[in-house]
Amino acid sequence: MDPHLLRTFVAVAECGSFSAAADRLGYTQSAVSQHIAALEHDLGTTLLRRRPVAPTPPGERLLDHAGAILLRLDAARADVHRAIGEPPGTLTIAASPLAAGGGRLAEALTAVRRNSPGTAVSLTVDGREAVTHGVAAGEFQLGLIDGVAAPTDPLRLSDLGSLRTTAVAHEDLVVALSTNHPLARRRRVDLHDLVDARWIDAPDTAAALPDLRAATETDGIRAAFNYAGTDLRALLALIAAGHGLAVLPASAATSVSGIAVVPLGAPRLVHRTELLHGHLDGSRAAELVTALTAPANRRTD
Amino acid sequence: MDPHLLRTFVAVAECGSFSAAADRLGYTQSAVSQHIAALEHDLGTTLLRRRPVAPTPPGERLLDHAGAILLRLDAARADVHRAIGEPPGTLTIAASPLAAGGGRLAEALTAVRRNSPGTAVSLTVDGREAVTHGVAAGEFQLGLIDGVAAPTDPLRLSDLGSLRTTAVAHEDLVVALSTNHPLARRRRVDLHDLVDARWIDAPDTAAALPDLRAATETDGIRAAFNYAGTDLRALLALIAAGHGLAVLPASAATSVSGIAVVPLGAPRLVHRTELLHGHLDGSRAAELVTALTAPANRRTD
DNA sequence: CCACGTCGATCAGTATTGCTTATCCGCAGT
DNA sequence: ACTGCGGATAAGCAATACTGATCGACGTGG
Repeated sequence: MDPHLLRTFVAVAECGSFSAAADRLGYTQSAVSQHIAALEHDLGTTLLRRRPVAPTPPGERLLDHAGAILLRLDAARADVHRAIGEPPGTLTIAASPLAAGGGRLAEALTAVRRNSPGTAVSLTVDGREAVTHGVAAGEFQLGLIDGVAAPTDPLRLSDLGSLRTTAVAHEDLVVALSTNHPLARRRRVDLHDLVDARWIDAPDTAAALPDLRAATETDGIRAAFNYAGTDLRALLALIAAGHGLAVLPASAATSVSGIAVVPLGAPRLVHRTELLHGHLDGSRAAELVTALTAPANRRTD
Repeated sequence: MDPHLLRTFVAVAECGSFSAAADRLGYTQSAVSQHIAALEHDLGTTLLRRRPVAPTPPGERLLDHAGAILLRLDAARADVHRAIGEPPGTLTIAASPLAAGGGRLAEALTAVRRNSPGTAVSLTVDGREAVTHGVAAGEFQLGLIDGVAAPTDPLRLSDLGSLRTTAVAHEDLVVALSTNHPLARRRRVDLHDLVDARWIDAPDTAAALPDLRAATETDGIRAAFNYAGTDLRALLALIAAGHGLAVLPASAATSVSGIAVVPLGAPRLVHRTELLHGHLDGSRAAELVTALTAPANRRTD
């Protein structure tokens, strides 16, 4: 089970075609065919049904593992390189918009720079998926991701290979809607009041709809409008213009003109931001972790 | 980063010698030397200091990942084989002694066999480390492990590669000691009363001492007697004979002659047993999971 | 202080592997 | 039936991955 073989296997499964995978990987179609044949011979099963190309049940099993293995391989390489290449005074962070924008990260970074003046910081803001993937692959030392969940549950995170998570902050949720929306003057709104409402699906800048669905066990939460960016102001503009509503952490939507904010009642959910990291002993990242998780300034509303 | 190279790398790191690793792996010393050279060239660093052989800092980083990657590779292979080889009516379970002995597992298994009469069951009882490793490597479909932790914390588990955990039961803890121990007539005992007591370190059949240390943040919990088996009765005999004391879940030690049982006071800890599994959709293992986690008969004392 | 033994590095030689190009074969659409 | 598409197969060649032999450095005992 050479990683190269696994790599072409997932490529083929994703492309749904041997030749397309060959193109993507810079091989010839013949090589790809031989790779798959080798894998199937090694494991003693057929992994892909041909024409059309689709994984067999054992192939599905392998796919589950293959991605994680390749990711971890990348993480290992990145970790080793970091152990030598980088001077220890470097800090590479990725964060989802709602995790980065709260101000806590900025404060914690000033704490770090005060303690360790020479620190070089690189901050990337991107979608939740990209952040976890980047941290898992070792591209970033630290990740900050946000999401909604029941108060006792942790975030539902995909493929954290070797990663650890620690809670950083949690906050109440509100429904953000246009000021002339019928619900705008309510004291509170329950989530099932919003089934069949006009949702904006903004997976990176608001509560992700699948999380809300999971919490309510309804699948009536559907969106006709999709916002794919990572800029919160653009989403707020859409909401103010009446294109739909979204669920946000309270601090993200208050006192924005044209936006009304209504606390979310049942079910009880919180906006939670968690820290994602691999190994970080001795690095400057450890300082940031303590600054972020220091209970003194943890927000507990 | 060929897995073969990683494999010999961890072998060399464990053996502390190129030639010994070569013996273990069935290679020549020359081959091992070339493997390490190839890895070091690929990663651009020296990974091992020679004479004596010890990992450099980047080597340590790599070691952290290498074991997990190889484990996961095994798990992938085992998973694929299970998807074809085994008839779906097979169930292979591993459990730590205190997780298997409680009777809940036996009850759940009768439920499964009643629902699905033809099920073939294989149960292995072994230490916690062996159980998690075996499940991670795909050797078992399901693992049941126990441990102690604060009521809100999950168990501190090592290297779960792709594994998911679900809580199965929790139970109060007691101190088990000989009936003529000075503390035997106490109504309750706090853990710091037991610092510098005569502990029996029985990592697989009682609360593991590192867990207790972690909970109390004292390191005064030291044992002069080590019991390495997985048979609870042998440990109880040692305790009854006055060789020392141990912390056990309440049900494991009550009404055993020669043993006094005193509830554990502060800090508040529970004995928790958790289920460990990889992918199990459609398999007979899924039935057992629901039988074990059915809230109807969950023990909540 | 020197000789020797141990252990890793290196070299040369060889069998195997892993690509490529070229060709073949089964299936779908017309 | 023809043809185009997509995967399988064959042959050849370059790079790889071992083995066995040798070298060189270090540590040890006389």
